[in-house]
Amino acid sequence: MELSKNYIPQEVENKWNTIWKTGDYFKSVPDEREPFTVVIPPPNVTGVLHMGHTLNETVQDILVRRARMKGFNACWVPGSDHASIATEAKVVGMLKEKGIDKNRLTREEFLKYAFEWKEKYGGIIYHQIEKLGCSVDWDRVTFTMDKDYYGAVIKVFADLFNKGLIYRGARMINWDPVAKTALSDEEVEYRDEEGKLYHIRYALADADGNPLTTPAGEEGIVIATQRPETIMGDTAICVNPNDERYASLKGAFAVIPLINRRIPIIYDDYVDISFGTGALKVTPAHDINDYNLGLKHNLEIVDTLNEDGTLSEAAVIFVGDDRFVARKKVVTGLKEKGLIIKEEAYATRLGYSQRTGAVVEPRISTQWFLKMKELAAPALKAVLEGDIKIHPGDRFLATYKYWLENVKDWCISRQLWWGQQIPAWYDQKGNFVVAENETAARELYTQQYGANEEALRQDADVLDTWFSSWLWPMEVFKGISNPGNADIKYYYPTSVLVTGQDIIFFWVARMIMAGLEYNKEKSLPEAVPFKDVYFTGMVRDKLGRKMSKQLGNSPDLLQLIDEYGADAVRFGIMISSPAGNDLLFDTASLEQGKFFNNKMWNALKLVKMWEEKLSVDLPEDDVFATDWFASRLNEAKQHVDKLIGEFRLSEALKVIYSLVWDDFCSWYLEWVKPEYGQPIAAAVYYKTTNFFSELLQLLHPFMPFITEEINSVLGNRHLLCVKTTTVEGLVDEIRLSEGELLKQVITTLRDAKAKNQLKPKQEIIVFLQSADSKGYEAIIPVLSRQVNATDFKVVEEPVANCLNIVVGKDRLYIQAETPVDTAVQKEQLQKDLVYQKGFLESVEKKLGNERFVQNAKPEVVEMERKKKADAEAKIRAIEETLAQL
RNA sequence: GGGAGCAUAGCUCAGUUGGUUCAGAGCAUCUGCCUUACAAGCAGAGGGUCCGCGGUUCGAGCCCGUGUGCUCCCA
Repeated sequence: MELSKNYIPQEVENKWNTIWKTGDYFKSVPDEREPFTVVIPPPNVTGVLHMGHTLNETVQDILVRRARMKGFNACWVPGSDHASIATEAKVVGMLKEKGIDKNRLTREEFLKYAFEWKEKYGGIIYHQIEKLGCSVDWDRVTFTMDKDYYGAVIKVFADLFNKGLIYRGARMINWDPVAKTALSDEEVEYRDEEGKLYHIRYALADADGNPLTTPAGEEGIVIATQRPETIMGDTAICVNPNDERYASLKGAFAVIPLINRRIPIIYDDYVDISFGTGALKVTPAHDINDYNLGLKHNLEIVDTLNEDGTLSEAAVIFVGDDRFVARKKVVTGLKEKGLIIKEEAYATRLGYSQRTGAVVEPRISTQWFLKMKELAAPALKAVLEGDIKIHPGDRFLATYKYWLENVKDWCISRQLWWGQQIPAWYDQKGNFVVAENETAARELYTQQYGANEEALRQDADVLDTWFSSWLWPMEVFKGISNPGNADIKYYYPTSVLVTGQDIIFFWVARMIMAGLEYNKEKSLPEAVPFKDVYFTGMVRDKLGRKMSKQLGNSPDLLQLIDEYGADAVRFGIMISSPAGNDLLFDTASLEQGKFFNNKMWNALKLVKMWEEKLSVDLPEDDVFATDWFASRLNEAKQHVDKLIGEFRLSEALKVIYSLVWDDFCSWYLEWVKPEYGQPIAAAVYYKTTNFFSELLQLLHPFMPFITEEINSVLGNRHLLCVKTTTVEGLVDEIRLSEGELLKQVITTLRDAKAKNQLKPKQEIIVFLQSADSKGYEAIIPVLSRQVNATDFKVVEEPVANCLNIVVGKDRLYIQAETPVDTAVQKEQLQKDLVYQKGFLESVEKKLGNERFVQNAKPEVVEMERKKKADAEAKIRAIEETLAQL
């Protein structure tokens, strides 16, 4: 077969994707093997994979492929979630472009459009997952709006309601005026902003409406606010009872400017005397603290906002204006009347909707809530007691703990259509029942209210998307909709969850709650949804900025795969991704991956060339190289196994990279490479292809395509993706240290040649003067070839007219035809000498310290003694050589 | 305001029980090579008060305290 000059990933990757898929290699069904289960953190169905996903999916694939190769029944479930707010916004936008107004559609019509949209764009992420090489079980694709899944969410809602954990009530919630829905606390992102604090004067009046002045003789009372447009919603002015400035205003009233509505002055030590003017306007409908104050003092609630963020009739003025427009108009109006006393810059924090980017408004609203306290306690316990282990380390433990200990009730209803419709049915009086379906609801209603149920209508709202995805590890195996089935029994608990640290509350904590709530009959280790959680860092651009659509700094995954190949993308993102740390994404690392591909491809070409000139008769007369590499390989395999077990994937990849490039390609292949045109001993050849195959097995989880391809070209019948491997193997320490010595001597001799203007190919004779020349015996044949030595002799005395070199304690003499330049050698040797003497000094100082000799472990002291002896020997060798020059 | 993390070569980062000179890798830089596996390469080289200060210890890049500078999470 003719192999291309360089590796071309595109067709290779497509080929293997097809083979893997048609061969059903990643399909998993329960059997007698131990399972290794991973559920994908479901990306948004209409989104695309960004670099954060790419990192996540790559990590998961590495773990899954590795487990599969270790003999586990590996099952990786793919899927996506319906992302209610984001998707609904997109669908509404799409309809708008077509000239269709959502409000004129029925719910059913809208959902039809939404499902069409999902069908059209939902495939993109699956295509990307496949292109990336993810070994998922495509028969298990799950979507959070699938029929069974939908039913499971409804079932859980009804169940939690019946358990008294879900309730309905009017509360201050976060309102997204663009999506026109409530949000949970977690869906609001706060940003520091430069705001303005307006000092506004309200007139004062007594109970009869007569004007009043403050004790200081001022007309009216001055409050400070950042949101002048909310004054129309004020229902009180609150001052601190200990504030002497306002002590005489008991029973008095303030008059809201512009609309002239009278509101009471109330007293509460909640108000900070030193802040602003010490007088606080109270707007219970639009501020959480004011709301609580309002509850305490029985204040009226005046809601001046419509659901789209415009002012409502209750505001009296500027009705229909957006709140930010109204703010300007209110300020202008107040200025005209001279009621703005002061404007000052003020640093504040504004909440934004995570999904639409709109400024979130605090608003009183009737919503559904899930009580969190009871669910949080076991979820905390599971992590604290180690039934779920968080990686890396316990870095996120404190965060997790804090959230669970301070968790507030979860607002789970959303004023949207795209999602699971809340299974509550109301009569005209507002009585309601919760049941899994309408029929059951009607029965229940009759039972409870004994009345006719014809006028029941279902709650129009849907549930938060996270209220569906928190069931993910169970319901992908139908654990809720069909409890106790064979799959859930076999695959649950899942093995490891890989996800970004940014959704620790949204998702991870809640999945743990759900898992524990619905596996109560099991012991804790069997009830948890996963045994390990691996948090990846955030992917940033090379300037350290978070990747975002706004900045446009997130590269297109398919384009990257096109340019570099999926293996190179996987390599690039993994090599720069230490566990849990953020990583700066730079295509330079993808390039490194591409070069790595090419390196292996060329090694393959070399080995295939040898195959054409095999000599069965030729004995393997020098077993050093093959023995050494066998040990080196086994050593690395064990190292990699340990690292992956500790989730240190980046380090594991580095070990493999260096093993392949340096040890295998740069050293081993050169050591066994026959002279140009000469045949290779068959024994060496087969050992080499075996080594190569084992390297590919080791690397396969990280770079599945090229390894599969090379494995196949090497003539292996088995597919790597389902090849089972072990890490057992002999590690011969002596061979390993001989190998290190060999590398060191080769490098030193090459360097000496280069520094002395000897061409690398120039033939030389090498003499060795060493106290331990036996240590060289095994490596002499390889060494001689690598430095082009026609002869290698052991001597007892210095040899004249040679290049003089010191390697460790040993002296080497190079005899060549070119005259020697002693100055160069002297310079090098002097440098070494200074270094060695400095070293010796530090060792001697240590050994001269009595407390060191007394306190340090004996083996450490022994080591220092050896270092001293070594250094002395080295210095002696250098000095003798210098003396001779 | 509360909490967490980071600071090591020009850049991005490794460095897990404190003990070989431990100061490393990749990229970048410099030198020499188009040597039939690979110029997407080969052979070499240079480069660092391990953020400042203090402490523990015979011994600190590593442990403790503190200061500074970044990043993130929560109020």
